[in-house]
Amino acid sequence: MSDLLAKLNTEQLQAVTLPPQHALILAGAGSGKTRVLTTRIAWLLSTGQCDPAAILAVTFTNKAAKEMHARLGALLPINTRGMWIGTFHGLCNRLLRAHHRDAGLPQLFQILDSADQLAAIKRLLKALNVDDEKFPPRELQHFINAQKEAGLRPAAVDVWDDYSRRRVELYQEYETQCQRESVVDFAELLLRTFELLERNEPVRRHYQRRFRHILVDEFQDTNRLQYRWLKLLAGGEPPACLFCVGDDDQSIYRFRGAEVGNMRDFEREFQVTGVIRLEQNYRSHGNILDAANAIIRNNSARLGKNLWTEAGAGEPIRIFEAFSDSDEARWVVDEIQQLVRDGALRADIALLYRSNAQSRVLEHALFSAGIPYRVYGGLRFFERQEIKHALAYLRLIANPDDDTAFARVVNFPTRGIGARSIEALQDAARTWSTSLYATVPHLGGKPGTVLAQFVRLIEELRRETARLPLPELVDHVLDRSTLRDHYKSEKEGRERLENLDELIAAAANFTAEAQAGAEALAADHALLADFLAHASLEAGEHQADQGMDAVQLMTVHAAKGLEFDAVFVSGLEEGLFPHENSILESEGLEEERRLMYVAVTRARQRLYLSFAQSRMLHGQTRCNLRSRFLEEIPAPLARWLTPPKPRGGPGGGYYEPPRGAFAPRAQPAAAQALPGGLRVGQLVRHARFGTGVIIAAEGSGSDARVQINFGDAGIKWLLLGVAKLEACA
DNA sequence: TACGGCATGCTTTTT
DNA sequence: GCATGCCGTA
Repeated sequence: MSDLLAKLNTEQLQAVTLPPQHALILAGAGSGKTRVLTTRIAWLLSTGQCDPAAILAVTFTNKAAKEMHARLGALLPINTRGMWIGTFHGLCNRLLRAHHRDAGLPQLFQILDSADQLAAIKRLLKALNVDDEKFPPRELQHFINAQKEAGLRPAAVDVWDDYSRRRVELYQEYETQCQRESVVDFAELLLRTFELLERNEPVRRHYQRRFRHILVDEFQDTNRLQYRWLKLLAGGEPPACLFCVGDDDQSIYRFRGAEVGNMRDFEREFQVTGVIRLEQNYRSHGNILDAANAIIRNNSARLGKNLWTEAGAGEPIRIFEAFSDSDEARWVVDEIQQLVRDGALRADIALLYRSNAQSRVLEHALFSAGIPYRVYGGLRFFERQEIKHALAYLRLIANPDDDTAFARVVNFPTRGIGARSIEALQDAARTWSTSLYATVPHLGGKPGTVLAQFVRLIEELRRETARLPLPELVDHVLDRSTLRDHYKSEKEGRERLENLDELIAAAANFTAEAQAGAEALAADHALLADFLAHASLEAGEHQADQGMDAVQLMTVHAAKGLEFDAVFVSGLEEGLFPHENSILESEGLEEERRLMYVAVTRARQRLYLSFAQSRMLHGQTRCNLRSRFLEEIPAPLARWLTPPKPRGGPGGGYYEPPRGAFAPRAQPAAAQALPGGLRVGQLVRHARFGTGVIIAAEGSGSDARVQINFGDAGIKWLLLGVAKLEACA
């Protein structure tokens, strides 16, 4: 035990050994947050203050949950069974399965991931003949999820006009559809569990009594409902101790409903007195931390924190100005080659960007130079088309009322069931109020129809697989559904076939782990239902060749929680980073700044920041001002690899490229001065549209046009000869 | 029913 | 620039 505590600094020690009380730990980037959480649990257990079963640890990602498990396993000799460690959604799933009756759900309910949910909404709109121009499915999805996160069922949502009334009706219809199909979306997992705990006193009491210590990771990312969920669970008599760890400066998921305000509310509502700040950073050199501190200081409404390190100042931050996005990419490649020549591991180098679209140019340059790289993000295993199709068959076996799954594979591989027949089926299903699957027998009653054959196929599958072990079950379904044959005959099907085999392997893996957990298999296909839940809740690792020494490419969001020896942050331009959609409101801008803070604090030793004068974006060349975040870095911390010029100065002229390699092929159009003394990046006023920023220019003479972002009034192309533009200071 | 051609429209995305 | 989505034709 004393070894355990010996490695901690004063604040960490203080946090780990806090007496049973509510606690808020402000854990800066690289300050040993995970260590504090796991050591806290280990300390509680090894000092006999509580039993493993009294511990509930909540994380946001499966990865974090797994890591916590692994670290605890290493820390503690005793087994950690009985402890509940998982994601909010995973824990809710567990609770709802255990109390499905009380929650009003069948035991084998299915979980919809975001894509499934969207598909279900589209299907609903079609069935109800709703104009999807008026109610775009994505917006409706967002609306529904926002209501659920606010804890509001349709009856509780305010309406004020026809539109809002109709929207709530659709929310209600969606709910009805989900209930009929026995499916539950991500937000529903949380809300349903919340309501279960709130309304069912015995169940609530049981868990309130059981969980004495609730520990929350990444608390700044909790949404409103998750906060209330925690509050409810911890609110027993006597209350449980809530130990929340987070960093308000790293809250970058506001757009998804995360509420940094939860930290303040927690402090107030739970009367947390001694907030503990972990400010000593074990990751980065001083210059990097000083830059991060300087940047984040520009945000208001912070809980306040300043990172420091015992490591030296280290190297200056390197800043590079490129002519274009491709020049920037070539420079990055050049620097990477230099780093590798100097002995760096490619896997310790990260290339970060604000949005995924930026990866293409970088990938191209890396590929041309023959540098191995790995892109994070994109499709994950369980999100692949072929896997989704296979899962849909499996879902129909477990739950024939799952209309999303039905619609997905009823004609895949094609068996001559067209849109017509599906529409007729959907209409019939509506009148009968039954699932698509259950409607088929009602339809005309001809057993020979292709639809009836499809239903028979599923039924046979269910019978044939009832006693099969999960991997064989999957294998069998792949054959009988002819999915495998389909991809065998497809030109590009090789990889898909491999993925289908991988699905069998995943099933085998899952079975092995479930058996190790010795979970009783009550019903036929119970393990299948668990496997399907697992597939929805954990989309699988991002595609990546493990173990290869490759440069890591990812968005800044994806980089949160990771660290690298050398980090490149590219595209530091106004409109890109900070993103133009966030620039106009201060809340948005502050989130962008936190994103920048996250990006900077990923670096251990070396940080490169770059921007380009011109960049291809949305199919057109744009010229952006360099990011304001660069200006927020104190000059002594940085070394410009290109001569710094006044920001947004009048072109400034070109300088000689340092190594001759980056000579611009063509002058970026908008670097030239425009008629009337205007330039790209300049703030202008227009009589009708108000104030805007010039973001691009093209043409000359009487054809000269400029593109202006007027914020609320949108982005417009205006002819300089026609539009009256007034330059603002 | 299936595929090809054109128009459209774009952040970030733990679950 | 690219991917998605809708519509028209074989």
